[in-house]
Amino acid sequence: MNKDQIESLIPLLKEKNLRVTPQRIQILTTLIDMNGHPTAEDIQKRIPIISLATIYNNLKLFVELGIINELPYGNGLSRFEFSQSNHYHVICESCGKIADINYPELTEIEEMVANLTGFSVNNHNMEVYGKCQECIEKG
Amino acid sequence: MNKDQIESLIPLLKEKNLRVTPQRIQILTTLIDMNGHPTAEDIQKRIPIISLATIYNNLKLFVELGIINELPYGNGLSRFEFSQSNHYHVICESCGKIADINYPELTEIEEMVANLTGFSVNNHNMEVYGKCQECIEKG
DNA sequence: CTATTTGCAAAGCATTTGCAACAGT
DNA sequence: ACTGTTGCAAATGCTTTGCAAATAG
Repeated sequence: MNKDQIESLIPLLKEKNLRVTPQRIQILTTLIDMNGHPTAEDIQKRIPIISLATIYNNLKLFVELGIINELPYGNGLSRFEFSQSNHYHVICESCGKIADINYPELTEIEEMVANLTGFSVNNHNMEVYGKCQECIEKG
Repeated sequence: MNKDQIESLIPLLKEKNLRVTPQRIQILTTLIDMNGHPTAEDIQKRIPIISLATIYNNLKLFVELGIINELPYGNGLSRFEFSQSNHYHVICESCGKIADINYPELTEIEEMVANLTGFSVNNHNMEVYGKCQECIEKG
């Protein structure tokens, strides 16, 4: 995801009678600039002009629109990333940082689970837990 | 995990100067009786004599002792289960219910991720998302 | 007898909401 | 103009904590 691609999201907003406000553009741009998995607070530190309520409300909106994903793992703070398929996450148990893993998707498990449990299956996630290099160095 | 096995946990408590109170026994027994993945509130509905604070405090304690696991997925409510390895979860996106999946553990991914990311890896989880039979029937 | 535990009420923290002022389109 | 959006302050909902009274060992 890069800055030009934000423009491709504008029609999506207009289609639903949602407005293209400077706050929305800044939140998406900041998400790109931080190119990781920031919390709502992380984003607000970068753009303190925008109220936390607006950041939360818009993150929630973007999740509903499918533009971004919410990652509720860890210590009660959600983290956000642009939607993309085919990747899993490693989570640092010390600092909560999340990194992407490129690993071939385990597609076969979904059908397996549907047969085994009677659930209708939509998707799946995997998270690997450990300690990031920074936290290892800090002890 | 069955009721007799609760007794095997008692020495673990005594070892750490923790007391075997009726509340602790009842919370563990209730977790067994519900044999699923209840929330703190679910447990309290079954044993309303015990205060929610005590339930939360003891669940937290049991997690620290490694007796149970906390499953923080979904909408801000944690669910709890007895510790056991080699299983993943299916989660109903409508009602939040969690069920176990028996699926061979994907051990190889942990080493892969350690090499790929520089994290020291401790463990991993997988959750499959969908709709449970009950919720499918309800529409 | 002594240190731990209970349970109430209050605090904490991330997130959401009500509402009046504001701003896209 | 019309309707969606912002942002403050207050509310919410889950979880934790302070502290006095109760209790396990």
